[in-house]
Amino acid sequence: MRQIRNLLSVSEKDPNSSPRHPIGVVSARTGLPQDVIRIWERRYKCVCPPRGDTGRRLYTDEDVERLRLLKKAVCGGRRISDVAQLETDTLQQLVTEDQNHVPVEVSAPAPAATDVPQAFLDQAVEALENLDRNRLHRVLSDASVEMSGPEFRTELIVPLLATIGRRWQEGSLRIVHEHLASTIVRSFLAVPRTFPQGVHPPRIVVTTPSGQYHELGALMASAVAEEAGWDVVYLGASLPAEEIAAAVKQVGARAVAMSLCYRETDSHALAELNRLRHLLGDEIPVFVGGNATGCIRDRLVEAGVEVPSDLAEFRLGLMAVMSV
Amino acid sequence: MRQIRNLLSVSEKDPNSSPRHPIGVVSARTGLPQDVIRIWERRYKCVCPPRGDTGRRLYTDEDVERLRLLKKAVCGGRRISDVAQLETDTLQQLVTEDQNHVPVEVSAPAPAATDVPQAFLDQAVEALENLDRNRLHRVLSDASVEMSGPEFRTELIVPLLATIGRRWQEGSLRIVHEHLASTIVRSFLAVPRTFPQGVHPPRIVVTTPSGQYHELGALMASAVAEEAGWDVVYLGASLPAEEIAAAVKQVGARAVAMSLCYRETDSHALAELNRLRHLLGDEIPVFVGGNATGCIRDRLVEAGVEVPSDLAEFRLGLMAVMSV
DNA sequence: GACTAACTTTTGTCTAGGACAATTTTTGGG
DNA sequence: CCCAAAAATTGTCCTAGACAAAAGTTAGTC
Repeated sequence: MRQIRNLLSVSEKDPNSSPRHPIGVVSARTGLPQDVIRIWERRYKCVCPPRGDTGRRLYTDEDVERLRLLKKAVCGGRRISDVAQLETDTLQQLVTEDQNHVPVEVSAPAPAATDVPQAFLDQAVEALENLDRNRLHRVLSDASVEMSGPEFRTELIVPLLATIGRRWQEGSLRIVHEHLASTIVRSFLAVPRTFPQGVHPPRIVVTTPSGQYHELGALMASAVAEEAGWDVVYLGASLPAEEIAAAVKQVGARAVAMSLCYRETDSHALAELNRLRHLLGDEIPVFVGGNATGCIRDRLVEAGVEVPSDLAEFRLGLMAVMSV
Repeated sequence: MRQIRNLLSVSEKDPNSSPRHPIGVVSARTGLPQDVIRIWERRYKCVCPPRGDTGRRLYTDEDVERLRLLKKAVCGGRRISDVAQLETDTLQQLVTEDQNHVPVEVSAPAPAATDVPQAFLDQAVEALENLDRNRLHRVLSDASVEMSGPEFRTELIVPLLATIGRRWQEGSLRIVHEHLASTIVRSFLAVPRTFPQGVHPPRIVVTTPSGQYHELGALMASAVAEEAGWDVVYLGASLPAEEIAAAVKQVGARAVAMSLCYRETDSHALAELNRLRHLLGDEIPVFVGGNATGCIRDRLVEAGVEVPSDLAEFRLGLMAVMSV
């Protein structure tokens, strides 16, 4: 109760001054460890929040925003010492620019292709922008009827997810959009396909490592794997290595696919992948894709996982495994 | 690269001794802040890991497990000072016992009801235990045909989710099971229902607060809300207050439902709910349910959200809002 | 006896600055 | 030009103490 009163007090009592947050909240909101926030202040003076009565740092929303930008800049490959002192505006520009130069993973949608998928894509994006769940579902549903299965997956679902990912990074779509899209797209991929009697396609487990909460990449991998004729077991996001290994064993999967988003948790994700590699033995290939892989490609390869550079390569990798 | 070698070194070089982890890894695996791990050691000596050459703590897997148990005990309402010194075995017993005494939120499945739902339920649980995605999907699909809509949701989906939740807490189901079930159940709830022309049922946004990753409760809420005639916009887990508020505004929702699992992040979740309350204005009721609500009921109420004590009460609350 | 206010204990968060591990970049030699 | 050693950069971990927040207790009042 005291806590609540306290948390609200600033904005209630003094709506003019921006609310001030302790370092714990800032850490939670930015995803930066508290230590890092302090050391950045000590070394680079990138944000110097005023202190409360007892010497505690009190951050404004602007500080939080600035730290978010700094984090993005660092994730984008900049050095903290280079960007720490920049004006927030400059920083914003820099980050936006960096993100627009990230190579998009998807095989670029053929420029002058048939317009049918594009039309559905546009409609789907528009429905998503309006958070119109029913319309989005209807568009996808119509498309899945009108288009062939492979076309539906590679020409609509994959580009749709890629678009969402790009626009989310740009900031022109919010997290809700991503969540809603994940939910709906999931439901289209979750329907098990019926295989002709006697045919037992190889199974693949698709998920993301513990700590990685974004599903877009994993959903794309699912679509591609289905497309390549695999029986996909999609397990959602953020699973510890042990869980993945247990699932692989239990369902008799012949491969694993995972997606890494951002470099945020490089070392954690790497450690998880190493553990997974260890737990699985040498039989089961692990495919890793996503935004984050570029910068740590070498280390991933060294860890013994496959790192296809785009979805087409992923598809080839799958087919190679399948034919063994 | 050095990092990788280092991370693997122990288990590679010396497979006999259990691998030893730095405090960061332990924090990530247990979800306890580093500060808390250290202060528990300093004050209560609950785990006293040996130190490396440079004085750094190195934890074994057993230490991690013990800390997990301690955390569970504390979440269950025990005081750390009371349990810190217990033997690990005793601790395990205590935790299991505590969890079995948690009031199950669901209106207990009528003991001697018709056996049809029970049969489906058993089949579904069995399919889930085997991680047999296709069979689980088939069972639910069959059930949705054979049973009426309301029956399907309240007699099968809700008890199924409740069972999974209970067994997950007990430890007899793993996280993968929970993930797989969420994925599949989601796909059944995601299909938008068609309403008779001219009828515009009120919308409700269902999700969990940022930091709360378990979907089971939110899925149950979805089922109940659909059942009560609402148009459900399900947004998955872990959304910040701002996102939820934006979604509510954009889709014109008349209510919000969220689920809290565990007390892990009490204060964070509370703060989020307060922010949400603030952002939404006074028009939109917010329903909060789940395991975690018991202990902080008063503070939740004070924060201005509705806290139905079970799903039946939630249903009543929805109907009250609807008829306004 | 019930209710509230004030005090006490328990628990977790935050601070400081220094040590050092992990990673990247620079420098120098073959 | 390439490889290895050295240097710079960056993040993690350490101690110990102060104090904020929450839970529990006691005392005082109606």
